[in-house]
Amino acid sequence: MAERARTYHHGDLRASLVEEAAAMISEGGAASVTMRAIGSRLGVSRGAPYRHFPDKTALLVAVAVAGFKRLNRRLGSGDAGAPSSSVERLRRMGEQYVRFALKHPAHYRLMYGKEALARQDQPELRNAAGALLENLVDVIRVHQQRGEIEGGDPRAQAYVAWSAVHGLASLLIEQQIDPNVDVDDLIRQTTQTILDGMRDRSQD
Amino acid sequence: MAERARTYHHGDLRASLVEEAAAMISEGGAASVTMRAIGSRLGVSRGAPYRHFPDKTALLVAVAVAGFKRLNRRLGSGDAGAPSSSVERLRRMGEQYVRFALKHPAHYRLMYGKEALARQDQPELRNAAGALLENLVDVIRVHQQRGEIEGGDPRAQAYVAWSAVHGLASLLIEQQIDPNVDVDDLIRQTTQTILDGMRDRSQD
DNA sequence: CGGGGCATGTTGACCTCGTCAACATACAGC
DNA sequence: GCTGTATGTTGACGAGGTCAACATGCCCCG
Repeated sequence: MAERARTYHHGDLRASLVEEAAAMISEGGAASVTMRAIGSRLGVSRGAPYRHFPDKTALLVAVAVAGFKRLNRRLGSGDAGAPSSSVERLRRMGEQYVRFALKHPAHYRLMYGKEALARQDQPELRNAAGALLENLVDVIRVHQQRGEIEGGDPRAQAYVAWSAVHGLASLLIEQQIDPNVDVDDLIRQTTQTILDGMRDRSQD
Repeated sequence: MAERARTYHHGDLRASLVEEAAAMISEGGAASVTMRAIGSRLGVSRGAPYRHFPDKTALLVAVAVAGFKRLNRRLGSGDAGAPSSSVERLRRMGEQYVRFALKHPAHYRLMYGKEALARQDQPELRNAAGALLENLVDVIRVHQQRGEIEGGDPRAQAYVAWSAVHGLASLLIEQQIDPNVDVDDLIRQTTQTILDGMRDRSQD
């Protein structure tokens, strides 16, 4: 809605579609996202989106990719201003991760709901998620070198940490966790447990 | 397909529907499950299922519940024959959990895909998932009492452990993890990290 | 400066699907 | 055997994804 007159008729419909779809997902869940509805909200017909995306799946993939990029940015920004001393940085990343998921549950769900997205492999999506992992691996490597966490394959450790936060986010979003539990405490305890587990382990 | 002549025309259509739906999910993913298709495979019309379930969601909930029960049984059975000494039992539960998910990816996805299932709270589903948590809490409590893992709210620890295995299962299913990584190693490392983290922590 | 062509948008149509209502049927118990 | 209800069937409707034919506007080439 911000910029216009960039291209032909509508003015960057493609970007608007992604933006609007994301908004609709947040407002009414993935089920509310309809080619017809999204077109209508943007003042175009139901067929217009097909000039920019081959099908609905492609649009949703773009939305998911945007979500990953946003999440990545969030995790990166937590970096600045934070005391990168000790493993505090890692803990902070974990917290930001879960908080992002809680703030945009439907969007987060879409990002990881491969079923809804693609039968075939979507390289763009893979890359966006991959970037997330790379960042995590980098941070872990740094802390390994400082001796703050145990050595070993940083990628494997990244997977373990990612599993923990993603699992927690997922369970929270799907309301599998007793609402009486203090979410902040749970997030803290999860990240703490993982960090402790990574700190003093020796490979079997 | 096994038993018949239990009730009226078809002979326990309800159970057959759940069974067949589960089979279809495994074969062709959730998208392939159609009221028409499932009826057709069972030799009944598209309307027949509506005599047993108010809508498609209800059917899927039943399938998900069956999945939770199956998973629960699997986790429990790992108990028998296992050296319940030390935390080996917990580690084994974690492994079994992830293995179940990998064996029935689409079914597992459905179990946790609340969006696809219900707008309103489904008590049956909640209970089935809750039973899983209860079991985990019980086991953790036992090991706490033996001093094998740290004290503290066993429920919170259960959530942490559940998050880790669910997250790992989820990432594996959605193919977010490099296929070159040894899955068995990753499972082991994940459970091990969690257990280590739970062993020697003290509340902040 | 004018026209052609492509990028973009629109509309009509078709198919699949979930679901409801009206109708049909079979089994249970009297 | 008969009636009522549980069960199954069929026709219809509306929503939604998608394609093809058609319309439109913008850019660039001459």
